[in-house]
Amino acid sequence: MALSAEKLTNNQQTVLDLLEKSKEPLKAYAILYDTQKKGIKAPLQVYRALDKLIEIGKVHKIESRNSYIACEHKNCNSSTSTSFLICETCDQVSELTQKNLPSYFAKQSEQADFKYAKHNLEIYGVCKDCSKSLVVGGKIDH
Amino acid sequence: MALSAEKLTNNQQTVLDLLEKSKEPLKAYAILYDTQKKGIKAPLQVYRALDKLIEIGKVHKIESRNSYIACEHKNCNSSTSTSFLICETCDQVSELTQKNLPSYFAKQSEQADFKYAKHNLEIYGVCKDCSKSLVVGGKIDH
DNA sequence: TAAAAAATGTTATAATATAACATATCAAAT
DNA sequence: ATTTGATATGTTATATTATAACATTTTTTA
Repeated sequence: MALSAEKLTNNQQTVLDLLEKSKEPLKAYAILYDTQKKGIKAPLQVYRALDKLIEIGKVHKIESRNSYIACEHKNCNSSTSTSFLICETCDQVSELTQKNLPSYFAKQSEQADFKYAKHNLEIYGVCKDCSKSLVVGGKIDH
Repeated sequence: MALSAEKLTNNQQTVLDLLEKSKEPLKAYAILYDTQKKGIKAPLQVYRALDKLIEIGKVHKIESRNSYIACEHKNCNSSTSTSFLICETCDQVSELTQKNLPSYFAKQSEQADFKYAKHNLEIYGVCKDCSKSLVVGGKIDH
């Protein structure tokens, strides 16, 4: 069965729904807390759902933040490489959808005699919205 | 005082020495264990030394592995951006020294109206040595 | 040498993640 | 429809990674 056609179980759907509604990445224990009413009671239930969702590409982990985000792409089945833009001001995260990154990295790796398989890229900076309010307001509002 | 001229304290030097001798990235509690004989007794002593070493660019954290590696570059004072090649076969890690990565990422980010500040890149694949032994031996020796 | 800044030592605890195992559910192929 | 094998669940316990809080000491700077 193709990954993209895979039917989710209750726990998996519960976790995915929450992540898709969220504006920001969520941490595992935040997910646990927010899904108690849906019957998820233990960390393992969250981690197992996350593992599966990551495997089928519906969710990505942001390693440097220990947090999880729903994939923005329809029918994404790339569980492998990820590229994020992380705003240091508001903590919002978006995916960098650059199709040529893998081949670029493959080329860079090759120069070090390294065979590229996949990557995780986390770019930190200031997002559009925060950049705007910074100019308008004159200072960052934390 | 310039960061590169900074003199290290005992704990900091102990942790750095260990990391520089190591062929692979080390985890914090592995560092703790290996430095007991040098007088480091508690996790906080390790984490505090690591924090400082990271701040002055002598050590980098590999986020997806929760492990730490000494910087390969002489007089590195870049505590900001990091780029690693991580071998999935032998777990060895080397730094990708590509001076134009930041400007490349800045350009990519700009297309998403995102102001690049720094990045963390973790490329997974197979290193030169493992690639070789794979061909010669016919299979991976774990 | 006094004041300020940074580092230390120590105990406790927070935050993140997995082990182990018994049970249940689902999908495919008889 | 029923066995079978794979996958998911529920649960308790525990491992792993990291920080809080606070008293003390050392180092740096003025």
